Amino acid sequence: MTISEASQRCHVSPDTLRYYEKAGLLSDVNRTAGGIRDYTERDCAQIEFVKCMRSAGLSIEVLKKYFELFKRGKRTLKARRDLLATERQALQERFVKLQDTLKRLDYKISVYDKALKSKTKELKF
Amino acid sequence: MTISEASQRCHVSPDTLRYYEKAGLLSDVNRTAGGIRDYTERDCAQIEFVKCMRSAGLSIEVLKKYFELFKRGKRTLKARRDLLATERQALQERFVKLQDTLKRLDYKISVYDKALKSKTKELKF
DNA sequence: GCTTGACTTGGAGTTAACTCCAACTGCTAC
DNA sequence: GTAGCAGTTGGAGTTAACTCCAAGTCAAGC
Repeated sequence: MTISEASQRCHVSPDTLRYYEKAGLLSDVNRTAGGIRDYTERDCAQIEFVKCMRSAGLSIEVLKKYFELFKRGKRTLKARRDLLATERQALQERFVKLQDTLKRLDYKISVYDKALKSKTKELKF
Repeated sequence: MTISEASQRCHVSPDTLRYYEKAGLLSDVNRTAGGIRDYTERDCAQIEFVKCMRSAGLSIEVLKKYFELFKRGKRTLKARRDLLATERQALQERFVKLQDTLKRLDYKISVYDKALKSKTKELKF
């Protein structure tokens, strides 16, 4: 699979795929004889994983570290597990915070709806 | 309240407070005769609001727009409500996505825990 | 009246994560 | 064999959101 095919399939731009590879987030992408990248299904799965983690807020730096550990083989299983657990914890906190903010927004919107009905009040901000 | 007091109280750096003000996120902060900012309780509440929305991912741009509308008075109530509703919707989507990612991480960590117990397998990534 | 320390400003610098570009290479079709 | 297109590289440019800095001001204490 060429870079543009992988790009379309995973909804990640070719530039970003090359960027991720250089950053160490895509281990050892195959090349054709002519030097052109040839993505496998496994590469796509890894891209999906990276995309998912990135969208949740994990940094390039952390993912790079994860794949560095991965390359060092089975003896880094524990370290990788712990890295993921740490990130999971951080995510959990952001999740709870997001929930609070959603509630706050809901409340604020309800206040606006009341103000719009009564056509009288202005709010603090 | 001086800028450093407000800074400590709200856990936002003085530089960021000045930056927010310049960006239009803090409407009309009072000044002393000597030109020094004098924050009120209301300012602090607004800073808290901005902080909360920022941490949830609302952009400076969107908040700036919100406060611009606010300055234009009661006739923008509906527009402000709709702006908040739009942002709420986006947040909701990110929230659901985050939930999925958390589940995915939980699963991956459980796979690691199994691999660590059996001391045999390596994972795909 | 002078030092000190917190404040002011405009503007430059930083960081993360892309995104774009120019110059080059190498198949494929004609 | 050459036009055209998709791919390659290193490196420059962009964007958002701060963060830092230098040069200046002001009020308070000695």
